Amino acid sequence: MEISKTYNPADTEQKWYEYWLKHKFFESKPDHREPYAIVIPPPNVTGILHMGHLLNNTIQDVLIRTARMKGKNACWVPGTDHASIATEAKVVQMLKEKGIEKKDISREEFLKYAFEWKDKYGGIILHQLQKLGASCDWSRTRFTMEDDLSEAVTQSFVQLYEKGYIYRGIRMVNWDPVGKTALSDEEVIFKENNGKFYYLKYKIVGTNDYLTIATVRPETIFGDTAVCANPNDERYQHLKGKKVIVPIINREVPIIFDEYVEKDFGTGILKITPAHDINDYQIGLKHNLEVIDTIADDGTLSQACGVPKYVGVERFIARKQIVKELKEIDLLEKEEDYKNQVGTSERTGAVIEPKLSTQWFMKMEEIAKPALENVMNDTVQFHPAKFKNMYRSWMENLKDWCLSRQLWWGQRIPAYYLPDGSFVVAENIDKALEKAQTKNPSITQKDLRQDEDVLDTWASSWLWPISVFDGFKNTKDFQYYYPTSTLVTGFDIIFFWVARMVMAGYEFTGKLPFKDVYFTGLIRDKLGRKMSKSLGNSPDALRLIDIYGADGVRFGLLRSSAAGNDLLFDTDVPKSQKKEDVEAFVNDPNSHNSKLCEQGRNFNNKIWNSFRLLQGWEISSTDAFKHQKSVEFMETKLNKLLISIEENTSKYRLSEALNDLYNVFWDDYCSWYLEMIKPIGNNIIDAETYRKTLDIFEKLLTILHPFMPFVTEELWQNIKPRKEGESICMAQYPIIQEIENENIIEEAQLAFEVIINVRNFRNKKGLSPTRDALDLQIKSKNDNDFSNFTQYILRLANVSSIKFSEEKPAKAFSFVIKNYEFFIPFQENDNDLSDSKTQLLKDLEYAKGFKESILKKLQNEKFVQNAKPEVIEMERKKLADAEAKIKTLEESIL
RNA sequence: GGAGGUUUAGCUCAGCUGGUUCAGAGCAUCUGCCUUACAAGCAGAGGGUCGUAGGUUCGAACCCUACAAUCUCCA
Repeated sequence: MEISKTYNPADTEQKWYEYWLKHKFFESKPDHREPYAIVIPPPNVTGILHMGHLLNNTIQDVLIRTARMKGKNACWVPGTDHASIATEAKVVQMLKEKGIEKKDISREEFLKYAFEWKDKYGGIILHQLQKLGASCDWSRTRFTMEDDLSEAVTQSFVQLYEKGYIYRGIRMVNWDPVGKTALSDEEVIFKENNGKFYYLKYKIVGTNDYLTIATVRPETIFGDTAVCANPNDERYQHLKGKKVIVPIINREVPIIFDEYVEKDFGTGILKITPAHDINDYQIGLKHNLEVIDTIADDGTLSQACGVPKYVGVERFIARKQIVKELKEIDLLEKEEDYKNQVGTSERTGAVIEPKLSTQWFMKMEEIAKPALENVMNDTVQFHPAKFKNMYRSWMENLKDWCLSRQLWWGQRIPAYYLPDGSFVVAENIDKALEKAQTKNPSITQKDLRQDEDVLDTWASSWLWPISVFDGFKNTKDFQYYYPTSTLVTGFDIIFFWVARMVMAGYEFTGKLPFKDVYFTGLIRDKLGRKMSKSLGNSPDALRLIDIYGADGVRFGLLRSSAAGNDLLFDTDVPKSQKKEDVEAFVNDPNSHNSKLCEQGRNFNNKIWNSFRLLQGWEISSTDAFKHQKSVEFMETKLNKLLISIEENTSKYRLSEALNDLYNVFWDDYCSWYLEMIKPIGNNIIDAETYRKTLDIFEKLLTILHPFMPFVTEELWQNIKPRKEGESICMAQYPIIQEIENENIIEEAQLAFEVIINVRNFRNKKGLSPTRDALDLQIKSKNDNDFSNFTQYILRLANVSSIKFSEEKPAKAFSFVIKNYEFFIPFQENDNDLSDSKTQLLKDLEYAKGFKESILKKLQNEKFVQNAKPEVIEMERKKLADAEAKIKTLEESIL
């Protein structure tokens, strides 16, 4: 095979992905093997691949590929989430561009458009995952809105309703006036806002005095039904039983007293608007106040506000107008700048309007119990465990979950209303009719009207680990794959999703949904900011793959991301958020330079070239096995690598595992091992060394494969003839062998240190590494300690001879390793001599200090009494080594 | 206001059960090399009072307390 000097990912990635698909390597069916299942965190159908997906799915791919190669029945289920509000917004927008208004079409027509939209765009992100090399079982791709999954949602709703966990009620909810729907608490993002405190004057009835009340929301005054002071506030005692007049509408409202009001906050008097503030609502309930809802669904002031000129005016515009009017009629005392937290919709960004409305809720208390318990006792294990704290604090303070959304894109709530206004909850209209007829036998299907609202998207994704296997029908798949093995997700959706899946798991199956949860951190830009659309600071994931190859990007992300820790990605960022800067950034060819990914690409190239080296060799039919010791060294290293990878991956320390792999491959295998066995002068190598080297290389490729699937497949296919249908994907993962001779590593290490010292000397003296061969003398009684590696010292240090002698040459550079003294005879001048001596003296000083510290320990009775025997033994050995080294150093300096 | 995380080399971060596998890696920097796989490379080097102050311990980057800086979540 003719191969290029550099590895070109574009040539291989497409080819092998198609090959993998063609041979259905990623498809899984239940069988006798142990299952290993992962369900993908379903990306939104509206989404495109971003950096977070890249990291998250790379990790899943590493886990699933490793499991597959270890002989488990690996099943990675992909799919997408219908993202109710985000998708509905997109579809509404699309219709608008076509000149269609949502309100002009029926629900059925709208859904038809929505499904069309989903079919067209919803698969993009999954396709992009293929570019990354994701080994999902694509034949199992699911979608939260497809029939089976929707049935599961309906069924779970009915079940929980019958259990008394779901109820319908009037509550203060987070209203999104742009999406025109209620949101759950988790969908509200609080943002700091530079607002104003307005001091309004309310006239006290029957006097000419005014009460000054501070508010940030003067547009809600029309909904005021009381003003309130703290009962202990002396300033306002005289107002008990009095009333005040709400400005503009001149409504009389009572002055009430409640502990809730903080005396020191504002003027100590609060206006109470039960319809538009959650706390006011609570006070309203307590004091039996009237509720006047003055803001309409779209965020404009409603008829109920009672002032015709403001009806239909958007709330923030109304605020300005009202302030202006209050100024004119002299009821505005002053304004102050004020910073407060304002809730905004996660999906539309609109400022949330607390609004009283009838919604469906889920009681969380009972359902949360096993979910909390089983995470705290590690039945479901979090990695890293620090997220257990966060999880607990949330689970112990749960509020009821607002389930209903005033949208069309989603599972419609399976509640059916009878003409008398009562309702029944059932899986479908037929069952609903049966239930309705028990209430009133004369009811027909036509009399039933289904609830207009749909369910929160999370009410379908919380079933995901169950529903992708059609668990509600208790299928074979479900019995086999469930509970799944590992969930990999960002910690930012620990409440939205992870917690709820655990609840659903215990509620509907009595079992945990997954055994391990691996939380990834967030990917931030180099300035530490979250990557976001609005900042334009996220690199284009596909462009990164184009530049560095999927393997390179995978490496770059994985190498630097310990579980749960944020990752500062190193690509450039736009100068500002201004449109022109973002555009300039996108068009800059250097905007996607990443040292992280570059390292990955370089590693690919290193692997590639190490193969080119092997490939250029010719096998000798006559030569004996020349490099037994090098091979033994490398095989032992490889074995130790397997042990450390096993240890690290079992604890989900993937970046550590990859780091070890990188070091062993690059340093031990390429820099030492291959250099040792590399033929000189010709390209001829003995058959046994070659065979063993190929074997080592193949094992290294196999271990690397889960991390970097493409380059490893390409090379694996080329190191030996392979049959059609064979693949490294299905290769057996190397098994840990018993280590026979651990000493070989120490022996090699000693030789390497000698080589490094000689090279260092040469470097200092400005001698050529290739031309100026040196002599080396080792002060030692025998050459046993070096015999296995002398040939390599000669080669790699470019030494022409090694002499063992008790003698010490007259003029020589010397260095000490352990208790061996080494000399490089050399015509030194005084400077060189003192350099060499200075170093030795430094070493001596260090060794003496080291010895002292050990002596101190060993002379300390408490240490000898308390420390573990093996620790003491180790200290004794260290002492002996140090003493030997000191002796050698002293002799050397003399 | 409540909870939690983080602080180790110029930068980004590892450091797991307290002990020499303990002060590490990569990047960046410096020196020397176009050496027959690789300049996307090779051979070397320098660089840290482990945020501060106490404490526990025979022994602390690691455990405890306080403080500082910083980030996140919740209200």
